[in-house]
Amino acid sequence: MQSIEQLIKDGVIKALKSLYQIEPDASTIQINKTKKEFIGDFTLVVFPLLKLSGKSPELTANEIGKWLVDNLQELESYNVIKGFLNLVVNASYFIEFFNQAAGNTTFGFASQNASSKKVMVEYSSPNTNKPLHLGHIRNNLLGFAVANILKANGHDVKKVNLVNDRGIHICKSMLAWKKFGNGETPASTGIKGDHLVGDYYVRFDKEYKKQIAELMASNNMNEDAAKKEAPLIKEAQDMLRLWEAGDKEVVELWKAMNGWVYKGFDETYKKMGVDFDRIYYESETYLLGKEIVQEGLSKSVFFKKEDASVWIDLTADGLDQKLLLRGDGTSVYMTQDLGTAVQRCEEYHIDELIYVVGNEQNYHFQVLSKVLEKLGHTWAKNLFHLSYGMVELPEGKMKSREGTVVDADDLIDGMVKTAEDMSVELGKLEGFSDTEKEAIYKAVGLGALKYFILKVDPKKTMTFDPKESIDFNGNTGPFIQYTYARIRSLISKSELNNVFGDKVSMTLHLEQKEKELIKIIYQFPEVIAEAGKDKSPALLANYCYELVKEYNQFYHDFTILKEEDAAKRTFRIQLSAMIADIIERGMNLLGIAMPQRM
RNA sequence: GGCUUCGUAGCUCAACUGAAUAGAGCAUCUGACUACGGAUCAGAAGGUUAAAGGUUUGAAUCCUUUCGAGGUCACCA
Repeated sequence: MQSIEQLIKDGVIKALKSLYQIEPDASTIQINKTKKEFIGDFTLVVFPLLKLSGKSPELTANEIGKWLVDNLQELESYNVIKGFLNLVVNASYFIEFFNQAAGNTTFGFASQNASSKKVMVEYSSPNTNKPLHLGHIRNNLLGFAVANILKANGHDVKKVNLVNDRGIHICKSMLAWKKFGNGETPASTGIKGDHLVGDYYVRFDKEYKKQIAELMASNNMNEDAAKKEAPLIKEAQDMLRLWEAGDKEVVELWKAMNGWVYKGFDETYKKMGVDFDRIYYESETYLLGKEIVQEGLSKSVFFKKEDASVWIDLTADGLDQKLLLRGDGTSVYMTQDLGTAVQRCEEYHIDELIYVVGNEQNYHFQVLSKVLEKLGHTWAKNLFHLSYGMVELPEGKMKSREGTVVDADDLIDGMVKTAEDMSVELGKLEGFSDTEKEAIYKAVGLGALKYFILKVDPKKTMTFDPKESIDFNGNTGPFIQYTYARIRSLISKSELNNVFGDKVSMTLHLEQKEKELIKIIYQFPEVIAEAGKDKSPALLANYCYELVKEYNQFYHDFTILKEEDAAKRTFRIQLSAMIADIIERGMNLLGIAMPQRM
C-alpha cells in the first residue's frame, strides 16, 4: 500500500502540470498533517507554489484542491483557509489500511533489506573503580533503546560495552584496599562487589586529601606540589607501573577486585534490563592504535615534539593541538579510540559506529573523527557520537554537597519500593500472587524511571523527578502501562477468541475519534523510521503517550463492550487491541515492560 | 578568555524539513459519575518562546549581537 502522503504529493505534481503547465521541484511540495482545529487529514502548504501559479494563495489552493478531489479517488473533499489546502481522505482508505495493519505483528517494523546497515552501538562504558550512577542510567537506557529502534528499522545491530578497567584510578582503590582494609571481600561483608570497591576508592580520596593537607601545613607546600608529593599517589603510580610490567601480585589483585565489580555490574545491568552482545576491556585494547600513530607520522599528518610525544595540529580546523602518544611511548585515551575505531570499521566492516557518551566528551569525538578523516579514512563520517546531557535531581536534594552522585542501585530499588507503597496504599493489587505483585512493582518502578528519562531529548540537560515520574496521570510510564493493562482486560472480557478474525466492513461509518486513532496508528512506521534516523527514543516515547491520551478520550466517549451494533463493537475492540499492540511494541523498544494486568 | 551546547506557562517537557491561534502533563481553580478498571474524564486560567536587530509571504526554529546557565580547553579515561 502506497503511503497516502506520497499519493497526494504525486497528485499535486500532476495537478500543477495540468493546471499551469509546469514541472515543480518535488521539494517545494509540502504535505503536513492537518492541525486538529481544522477540518481535514492532510494539508498542502501552497505558499511555495505561488511563484509557479502566478495567482493568489486562495485561488491556487482552490484550483489544486478541485483538481485533486476530481482525480484522486482517495480524497473526499477539500477546504481552503488562507494559504492552506486541507484535504479530507476517504474513510474507506483508512478502513482498508486498518484491515491490513490489524493483527500484523510486524507492522511498523522493517526486516533486513538492501538498505540495512551493520551498526555497532557502544554504550555504558563504566570505570571499574566505582558503582554505576544516575548518569550511567541515562547512558544505558539510551544505548539499549537506540539499538532496539535500529533493529526495528532492519539494521544488523551489535551492542557493545567498553569497560575501562585499567589506569591510575583503578590502582587507587586497589591500594586503599591493601593498606586500609582487612582483606574484606563481597562474600565476607555481604556488600555488592562494585560498591565495596567504590568504598575503597572513596577511602583513598579521603586519605589522600588528608596527606595533602598535612604536607601543605607542615612543609609549607602549595596545593599542586602537595598533590604530586603525597606518598599515597606515589604508591598508586608505582602500582600502575607494576601492573603494566605484569607484576604477578598486582595483576592477581586487579583480577580479583575487577571480578567483584563485574559481578556487581551484571546485577545492575540485569536489574535495568540492558545487555550486550560483546564486552571489550580497555586492558585489551589500550595498546591498539600505536601503529596508527606511526602511520600518521610517516604520512606527516602527525608530528613529534622534542620529548618524542606525538601530536596532531588541528588549529586550521578550529580545534587545538592534540596529544596522541606520550613521550615514553605509552598510549592515551585517543590512541586507544583510534585503534578500536579502525579495528571495528575495517576488520568487521561496520557501516556505522555509534558511541553513547556524555556531552562532556563532545570535543574528544570531534577530534577523533577529524584525525581519522585526516588519515584518509573515508568511513570517518560513519562515526556518530550520541551525546547526552547531564541528569539532575530537583533542588539537588538527593545530591550530597560533596557532589556524590546518586547510586544506580539505590535509585532503582527506591523506584520499585515507591511503586509498591503506592499500590499497597490504593489496594489495587489485592488478589494477585506475591510473585505477580513483585513483577508489577518492578515493571512500574522501572517503567517510570525509563520512560521519564527516555522521553526527553537526549542532548538536553534534564531533571529527573522520581515523584513526578511515577505518577499514574500525565506523560509517564505508569500511565501508559495502566491504560495498556485496561485494554488487555477489556479484550479478555470481550470473549472474542480471535480478535482480528473478522475484517472491518468497508462501509462502516467512522466516527471522528475513531478516524483520529487510525490516523495515529498510521504514523507508527514513520515514527519508528524517524526515531531510527535521529537516534532519538524520545520521539517514540512521546508518540506512545499521544496514542494513549487519544485512546483515553475515545474510551471515555464511546461504549465498547456494551455497544449494541455487533459490527461496531467488534471494530472498537479491534481498534483497542491494535492500539495495545502498538503501545506494547513501542514501549518494548524502549526497554519498558508492559504488564498484562496490574 | 577561545570553542561549544542550551535558554519555551509557576514546575517537568513537546513542537518532524521554517507554516495556521506555540502544545501536553503536574500544580491551581471549576465541574461530571452506581463506573465496559475512578490509578477516570471535561473545562478554566496560565506565554512578548531570555533580549534586541536581520533574512522571509511566514521564525521558538535560520543569521548577527547582548545577557544568563552548562560543558570543554590534561602526557585522566
